[in-house]
Amino acid sequence: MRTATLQDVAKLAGVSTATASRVLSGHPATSVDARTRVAEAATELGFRPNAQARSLRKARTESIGVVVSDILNPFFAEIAHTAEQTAREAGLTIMLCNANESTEQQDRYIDLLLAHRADGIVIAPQGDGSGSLRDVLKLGVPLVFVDRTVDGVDVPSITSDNFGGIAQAVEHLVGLGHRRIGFIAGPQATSTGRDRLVAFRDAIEKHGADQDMALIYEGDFRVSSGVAGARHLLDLACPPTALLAADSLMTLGALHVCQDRAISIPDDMSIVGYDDIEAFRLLDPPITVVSHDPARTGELAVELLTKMLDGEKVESVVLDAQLVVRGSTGPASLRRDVPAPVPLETEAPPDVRGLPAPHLLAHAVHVDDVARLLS
Amino acid sequence: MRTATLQDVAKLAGVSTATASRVLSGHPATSVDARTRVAEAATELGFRPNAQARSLRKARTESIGVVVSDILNPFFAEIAHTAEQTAREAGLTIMLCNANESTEQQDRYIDLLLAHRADGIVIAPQGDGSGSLRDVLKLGVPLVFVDRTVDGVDVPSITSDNFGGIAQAVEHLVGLGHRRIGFIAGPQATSTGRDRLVAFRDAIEKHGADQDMALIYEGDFRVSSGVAGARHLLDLACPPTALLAADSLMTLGALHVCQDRAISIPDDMSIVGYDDIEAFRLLDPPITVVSHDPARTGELAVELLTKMLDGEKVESVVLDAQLVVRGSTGPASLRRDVPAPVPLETEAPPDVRGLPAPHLLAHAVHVDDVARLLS
DNA sequence: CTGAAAGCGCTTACAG
DNA sequence: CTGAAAGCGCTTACAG
Repeated sequence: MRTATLQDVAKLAGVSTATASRVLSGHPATSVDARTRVAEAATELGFRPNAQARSLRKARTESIGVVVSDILNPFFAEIAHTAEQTAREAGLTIMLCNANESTEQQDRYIDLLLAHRADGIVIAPQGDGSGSLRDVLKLGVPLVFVDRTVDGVDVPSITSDNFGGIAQAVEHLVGLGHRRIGFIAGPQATSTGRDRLVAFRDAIEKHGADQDMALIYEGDFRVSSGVAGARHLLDLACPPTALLAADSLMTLGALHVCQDRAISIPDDMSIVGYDDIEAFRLLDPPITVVSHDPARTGELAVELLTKMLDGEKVESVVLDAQLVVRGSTGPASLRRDVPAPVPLETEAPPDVRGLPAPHLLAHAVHVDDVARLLS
Repeated sequence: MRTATLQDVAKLAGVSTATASRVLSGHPATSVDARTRVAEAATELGFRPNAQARSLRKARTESIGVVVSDILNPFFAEIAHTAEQTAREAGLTIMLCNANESTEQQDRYIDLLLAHRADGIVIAPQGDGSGSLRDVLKLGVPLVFVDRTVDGVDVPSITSDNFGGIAQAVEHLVGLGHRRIGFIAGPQATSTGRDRLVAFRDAIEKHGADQDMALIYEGDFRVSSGVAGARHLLDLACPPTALLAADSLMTLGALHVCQDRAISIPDDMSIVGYDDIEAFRLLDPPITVVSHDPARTGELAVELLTKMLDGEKVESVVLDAQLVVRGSTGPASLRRDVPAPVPLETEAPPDVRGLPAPHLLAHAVHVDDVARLLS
C-alpha cells in the first residue's frame, strides 16, 4: 500500500493542497469546515507527512545528530539516553551515531548528519578537529561538545572537572601511603585522555610520589586495554601498589586481571576507577571511583544546542567530578614481596609504618568485634 | 555559509545538473572531461548532496530504523552496536531509537521512522501489535523483530531460546536441592517476559518444585524492579532459597538487595541472572547466568532486513541460550537462620544508587568470622 | 555522452 | 479564509 500524500488528502477533503497543508500543520488561518474535512480525510487515508519533503522545503529538519564515542560504554549510553529524552521533549528527532572510538567513523557520521541536514550536532569528539569537524564549523552548523573538547576549536561544551577528579584520586591514594601509582590513561587523541593524564602527572609531582614514566600506560577506553595496561603495570620489576584507570571499561579490564591473578583488593592492590557504573557498587570490595554525571551531561548538551538553534548565546559548563571512596582503596601494602620501592631523593615517604599491616589491621578488627560480642 | 547545491556545481563545471548528477552518483554514461570538471567543482565548493532531496526523488532512503527497548540495558546496547556496524557495512544509515520500555514511546518512534521513510525497521517490540506497529505492516515496510516478538504478528525475527535457557536454570537449581525458587519475571507486555515466565512455571512443575505463585514477581526489566522484586520475595513468610531474574538489570537489583541485607551468596541464597554482562564475571562470587548472544542477534537482524529489502525470502532464527554455571549458585541452604525480614517501613530508603549499609554487611561477616574463630 | 524538463511531496508568499 | 503557483535539491526517463 502506497502511503497517502497531501494531494490525496486534499482531493478527498475537496480543498487545495495549500489548505490541507495549513490544517495539518496547525496554521491558524483555516475555517472550521476545512479543518474537520481535512482531518477526516487524513485519518481515513492514514496520512503521514513525508518528513523528507517537508524539511526540503523548510529551513529546519527538526532533527539533531548525537555522536557518542562508544555506545557500549555505560557512560556514553547514559549520555545518549538523556540526550534523547531531552530532545524528544523539545520536539526534536535524534539521529544517534556511534563513532566507536574511531576518528574515521566519526567523520563518516558527521558527513551523514550534514547530508541529512541535521539542524545541529552534539558530539563527544575525537582527534584534532581537522576532517569533517572542520566542515561543520565552516558551514555554521550549531555544534556542542560533550564530555570532550578539541584543542583550539571554540565550541560550547559540557565537560567535567577532570583535573579535580584525578587530583582527588591521587591525593587519596598518596594519603593512604601509596608512592608508586600505576595509571591506565585514556587515548591521547581525546581531550579527556590528555587532561586526565596531565592531571595525574601534576598531582603525582605535587605530592612527591614516584614519577616513573613506566607507571603510565596509554589505553583506549576499552576493556581490553584495561587488561593490557594492568598486566603491563603488574609485570613491572617494581610494580605499583595502586592502580588508577581513566574510565570505567579500562577499570573493569584491570579488575579482570586482578581476579585472574588472585590479587587481593585492597590488600595487595588499591584500585580507583573513573566513571561510576552500577556494577562498581556491587563488587566486593566496591570500587572507589571518580564520579561525574553523564545524565546531566547529556541533558545539558541538548539544552545548550536547542538554545543555539534559537539563536541564543550560550556558555560552556564544567560539571563537578568527585571522588567516591569505597572499599577498593586501602593503605599501601607493607608486605610487598617485591623489590622495595626506590626512595625519593626529595622527601621521605609519608610514615605509614606506625599503622599495622593490612592483614594485621583486619585481624585487629575481628579481635575487637569478638571482644564486643563476648562482652 | 550556505552549502553548495548541485546547480552550483553544474554551473561551475559548465555542464547541466543532469550531467553533474550523473558524475556524482557514478553513472557510467559520462565523459572523462565531464567527470574531471564536475569532480573539481564539487571539491572546490565542498559540495554535499542533500540526502532529503535525494531520497524524496528516489524510492529508497538507504536508511533503516533500529528501535531498542532500553539503551541503558547492556544487552540492547550491544544489539544496537552490532546492528549499526552491520548496517554501515551494507551502506545503510541507522536511525537508532530508544523506546525506553514504553509502548507509547515505541509508537512515537515508529511514527517518526515512517515519516522519515525508513526503508525498513528492526525492533525489539513491546505490546500487542496494535498502535503504530500495525501501520508498519499495513504499509508493507520491511520489519524484523529482535529478541522479542508479538503474538499473532507474523514477522521474521531473531530471538533466542528462552524456554531452553530457563529450563536449564531451573534444572540446575533443583539439582542443587532448591525447592522454593523465586522468579523476578519480565514485563508481561513483552514476549520474552511472557515466555520466560511460562518456561519457569513449566520447569518448576516438571521438577516438582514449589509452585507457590507468591514466588513470582513481575518486574519491568529495570534495576529498580529487581530491587523491589528481591525485597518482596525475601520478605515472604517462607522465602525462597534461590532467586532467578529474567534479565541482567533486574539481577543487578536483586544483588543490591542481597548486599544491603548482608545475604551471603550462595550460602544463604543462590542467584541466577539472565543475559551475561561483563560485571557478572567480576563479582564475588561470579554470577551464574543464562547467556545468549546480543552481538550475533543485532548482526543477524540487520542481515535479515537487508535481504528483505532486496526482495529475498528470509527465515526467522532462534539462537541458543545456555546456562553458564559460576559461583553464585550452590546447594540449598540448610541453616535457614537468615535474620528475620525487616519490616518495609523501617528499611533503608530504596535508593539503589546509595552506598550499601556497611554496618549490616560488616555485622554478618563478623558473625561468620566469630563462628569460625570460636569453632 | 548530454541537456531540457518533469516531478518527488511538501510549504509559503502572493493575490484575492 | 482560500487557491494557484513557485520552489526546496535532487534524479531520471526522454530525446537527441
